Amino acid sequence: MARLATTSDAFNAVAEPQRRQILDALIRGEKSVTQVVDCLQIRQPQASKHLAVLKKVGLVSSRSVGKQHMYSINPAGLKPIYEWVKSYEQFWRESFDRLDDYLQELQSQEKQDDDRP
Amino acid sequence: MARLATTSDAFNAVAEPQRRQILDALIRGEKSVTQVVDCLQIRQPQASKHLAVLKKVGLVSSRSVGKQHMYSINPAGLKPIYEWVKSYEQFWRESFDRLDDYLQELQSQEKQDDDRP
DNA sequence: TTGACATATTCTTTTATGAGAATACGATTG
DNA sequence: CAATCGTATTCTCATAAAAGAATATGTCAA
Repeated sequence: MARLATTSDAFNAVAEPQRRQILDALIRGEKSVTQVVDCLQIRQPQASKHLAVLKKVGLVSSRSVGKQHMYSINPAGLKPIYEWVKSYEQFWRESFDRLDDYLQELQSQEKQDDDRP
Repeated sequence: MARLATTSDAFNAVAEPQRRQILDALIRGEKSVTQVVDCLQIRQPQASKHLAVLKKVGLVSSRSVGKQHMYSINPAGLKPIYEWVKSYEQFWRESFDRLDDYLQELQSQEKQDDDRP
């Protein structure tokens, strides 16, 4: 088996930086393909392709307005990623707390050194 | 250019389900390669490879204990993903709120229909 | 209908994945 | 040192990504 398809889930779709940028752009409101192209400074076919991937995994939806295709974000599609990564939050917070403890200990240590004659 | 390497960042490393499972296993404490193999029911070389990817992006670290290599998770490596996806949380919450409003509206509408003679 | 604009699709090229199998490396034990 | 256990590396195979270029599709306007 090769790598999972980019269209297999939100995790894979969002691994591509440009697709994250597209979502970042769409969060401010729906955009046509051309507007996305202008926003990200990419070529039109790539924009269409990226949007197709995002659509396939349910991260965006589109409607037609004349010759334009307006894409809008579907933020709920990111929930699975959020839920997964969120469960790790407490652990890096703990690490930071330990780091804080360490740094404070270090500081009081230095203070003691300073106080030494 | 092809797809970004799995080792290019946490987003890409974590797009592979088995690598997420490995992290899920390591969150309970450090594990040897063999323990990961037993945990996930995968073959040893694949475990080593996946762990190598996770290590390259800083999501795990390892120490040698005799012939064993103990891998431990580095949860902070997931922060970039968390930070990115977290900024969307409010939007799907808003969507749900709107959905709630819609459903309530629908319900009172049906109630009115029921009440109609 | 024709022309012009917006978007989608197709094809090619380069590159890399992940599984499996075989094997190499490294450390411990006898 | 040899045997062994735990792990890493190498190779092959099948699959597919992303960019670019060219082209097709679709919709409005004159």
